[in-house]
Amino acid sequence: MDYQNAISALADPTRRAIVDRLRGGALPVGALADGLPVSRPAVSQHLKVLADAGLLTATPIGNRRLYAISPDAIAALRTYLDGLWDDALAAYAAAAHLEANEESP
Amino acid sequence: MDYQNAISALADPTRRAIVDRLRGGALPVGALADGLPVSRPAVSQHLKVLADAGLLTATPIGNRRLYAISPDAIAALRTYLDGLWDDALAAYAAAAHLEANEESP
DNA sequence: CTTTTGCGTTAGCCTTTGCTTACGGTAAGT
DNA sequence: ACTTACCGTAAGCAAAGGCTAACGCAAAAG
Repeated sequence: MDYQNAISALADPTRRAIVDRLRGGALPVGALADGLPVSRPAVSQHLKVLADAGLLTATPIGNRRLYAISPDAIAALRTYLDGLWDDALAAYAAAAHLEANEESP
Repeated sequence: MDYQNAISALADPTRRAIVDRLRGGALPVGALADGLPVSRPAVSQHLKVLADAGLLTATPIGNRRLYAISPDAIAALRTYLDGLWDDALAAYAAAAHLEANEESP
């Protein structure tokens, strides 16, 4: 589906660090900013990009907002990579087959 | 492994178009540049990025250079995404479990 | 009601990056 | 040997992207 935005979002190292921090479960913005080498507004901007890409979901809990990983976009990425993987292996096998035929005059 | 460079390389739309064109098999630079909306030197620069990321292999055949998809970097990307997928599902299940417990006073 | 906490948003700066133009270098064709 | 393909690289430029500082706003705390 929209794997293009997901892969662009995961290209930034800071955004990958944010996603890695959410692997254990949902976290508010302040807890995410602590430990990251950037300011809290920067984290907020990254969270917007990740949420727009479908990688994250935000649930307002009173004063704060809990961000969690959404499996949907990850599934789209895996589908794209699986197709790329299959085609790469097929092209690799075809090339090896051609090379083997060149040894027989 | 080196999945970080691979995901950064695939973030660019032109580079994804190049990889898609190589799904059927290896191609020289000129054939890749034809059909793409950028010039040949731009394609050459993208090929360098993709090759440095481990996504492509270059084999000189006489005057030209054949570029083909290398399955190795794709495997590293799939490993990363599989781990992310597992953690996302586990966190999702844990959150659902917590929510269910809040209905029992 | 006032203060504090927790976030999102904007403006502006600065670095990164993708593109083109121009050039150099090697292999094939004549 | 001379020309013609085919390709990589360097310089230079315009666009994109990430960061900080400053502001505004809603919910909790007092």
